[in-house]
Amino acid sequence: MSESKIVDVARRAKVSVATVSRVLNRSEQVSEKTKQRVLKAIAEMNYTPNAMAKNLRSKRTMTLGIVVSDIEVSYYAEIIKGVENMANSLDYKIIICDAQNKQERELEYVSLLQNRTVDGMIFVTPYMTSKELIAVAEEGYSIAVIGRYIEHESIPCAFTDNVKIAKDVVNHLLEQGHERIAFLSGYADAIDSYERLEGYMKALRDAGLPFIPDLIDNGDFNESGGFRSFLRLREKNDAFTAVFAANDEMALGVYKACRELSIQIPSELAVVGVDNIRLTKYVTPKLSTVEQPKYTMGALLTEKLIDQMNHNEFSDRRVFKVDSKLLVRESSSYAIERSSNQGEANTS
Amino acid sequence: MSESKIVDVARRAKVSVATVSRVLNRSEQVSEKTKQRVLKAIAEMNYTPNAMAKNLRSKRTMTLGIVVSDIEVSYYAEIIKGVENMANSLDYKIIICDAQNKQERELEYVSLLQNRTVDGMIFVTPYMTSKELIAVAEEGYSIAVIGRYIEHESIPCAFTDNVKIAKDVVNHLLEQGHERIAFLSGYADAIDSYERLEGYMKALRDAGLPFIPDLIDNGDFNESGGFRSFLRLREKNDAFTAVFAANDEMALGVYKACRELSIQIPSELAVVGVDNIRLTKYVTPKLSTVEQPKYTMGALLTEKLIDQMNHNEFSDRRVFKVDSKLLVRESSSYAIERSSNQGEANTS
DNA sequence: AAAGATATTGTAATCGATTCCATTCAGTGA
DNA sequence: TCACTGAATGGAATCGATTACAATATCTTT
Repeated sequence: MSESKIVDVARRAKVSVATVSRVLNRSEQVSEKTKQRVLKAIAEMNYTPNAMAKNLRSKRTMTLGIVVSDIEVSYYAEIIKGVENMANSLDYKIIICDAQNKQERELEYVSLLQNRTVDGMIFVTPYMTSKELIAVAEEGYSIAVIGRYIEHESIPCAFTDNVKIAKDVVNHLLEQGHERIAFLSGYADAIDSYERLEGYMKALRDAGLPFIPDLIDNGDFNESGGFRSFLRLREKNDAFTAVFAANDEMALGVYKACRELSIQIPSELAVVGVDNIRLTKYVTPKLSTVEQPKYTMGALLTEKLIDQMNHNEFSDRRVFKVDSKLLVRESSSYAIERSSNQGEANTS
Repeated sequence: MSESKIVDVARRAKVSVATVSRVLNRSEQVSEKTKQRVLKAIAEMNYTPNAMAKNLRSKRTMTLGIVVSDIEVSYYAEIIKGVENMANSLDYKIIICDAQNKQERELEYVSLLQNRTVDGMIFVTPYMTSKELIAVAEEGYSIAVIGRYIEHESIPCAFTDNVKIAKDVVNHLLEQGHERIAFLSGYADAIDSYERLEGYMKALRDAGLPFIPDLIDNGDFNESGGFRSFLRLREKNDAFTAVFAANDEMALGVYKACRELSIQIPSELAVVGVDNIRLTKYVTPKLSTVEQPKYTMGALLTEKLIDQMNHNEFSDRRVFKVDSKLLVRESSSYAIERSSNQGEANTS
């Protein structure tokens, strides 16, 4: 047990506690020979400073919180990885807060900030409103947001352009000859859903195609929600030839439904998702999707947040609009599907 | 900003700090009317107790650490989820420690215990030796281990019987008519690898089959390692008709190699993995594997660890040997593969 | 109504570090 | 040798809570 405290070290090295503290923190202020003496005592006693006492005095915990709506979803897992690595390299630890898909739990974690358990917090949650997030920041807490733009000078944010994502997807499907494209949205009140719907509508309008409300349904960003949503969609209007799912998980739900209904992808139905989670490359046919630099957003924003916390002033650059990239794979391209299948079967 | 401290509340409610502290912690000891007065003051000032001060005084942080070798691997993600949920329900937070597949980083996290950043730690790491883990416990720190048996009264551990897992898999393959079964191990010095190899050898011996060293190779528990390992195996001895991979990730590496070499699974080669990660159900053909109750192990052990920390005595039950279950799917059963494929194509 | 028991409240020490301010020490120039 | 300067060191307050102990108020009981 690391029982020894700073006074024990001081006693052993025959110096005051102040001196021990100095060699630990600002060793340039102490003479070489006492410094060696103290270091020796520290080593002999196997002393490590008590982090709790340190925190109390310095008013910092060197810990960050990250709130995600479900750790198991690999979209979040990759962001966490980015956050964790950057945080560690800057000597911070991270506490993960899993809202477990329950909207109300997201805000609960703000208490970690209030009682000083963490120095700052990163929110990766589609449900909390901008207003709620801004309110937290205005109480004086350091927060950052991944996944959307926030109109507030003290909140760093990183996000991709959801409207562009949706337009890219829809344009791609139009190019493939699809004219009746269904949109499988996430929760209706999630910001991502809203913006992607907007892009979907814009792209249709630009192409001179009508907007048909029956071609839209709301899932819940999960596979099972996508499954149910797709079935509802078919009941309302089964004339569509392509589905744009607001994320990959829901697209997988569509896959499942198609398997049960014996609908061939992509020959009978094209499917495109968003996020480029790992699974997309393993399913058959491989799922077309949109890549977002998840790891990078996590790392970038963590660096920014820590920087801002430590300098206590808002940096010039706080808004990071990162690039997304459409990845056309087998699920939305009949040509690709056929040649690729052959390739996989015959290449040695 | 939650600037107010306990003295401010005391002043406002016209009581002493001790009284305020009492209504916060042991409210039965204070009269109803002063209690109400204090509560009112707390609410009016929006006071929250400073966790750092609390920690220092109580010598507890209500935080647990969990060390895994890679958060992105879904095997760990599910364990984390179990740990996190149980921890939260007992008012603990968890700090995740990602060793990022670097063996030397695992032990570094022990410093979190030494400096009292966490009250206890859960290790889910195949690389650290039992000796190292026991040494940590004997310094007086609370730890628990998932994934293997530890011979030490103060360390709760949960694990599946690796020997049994391997025997189940090999017996299953023998039943399918395979006689030359390759074993794709993980890191040679990981405990899991060692135990599974043992089970593999035992099952062969029991069946009266020879043990052929050329049918064994070491991967690294990752997909890419499985890929390379499989190619090496083929160079050494390509007469095998089945592969038992020490985990699913490596089995996926085998899939990849087979695709490149145009080897049909399962007709030309049967493949079985271990862990039942989510991906196994999405690949074609679906991967046979062994289910381990990951979430349950995480939750169970967390509960045990916290209980032990708080009662400061070792509980009667600290060793949890949980059941594993062989899941035969398409990759190791030609019959199942054919009917299942037909099923997927035709069922409505 | 007094004495003793019990319930309520307050004072002050404590947790283990950091750091301001004061003091001591060594070195320099006159 | 003395006064002065800057460097090195020490003493003690401080961070914000909890809690042992002491003091006071309230309630029983006779």
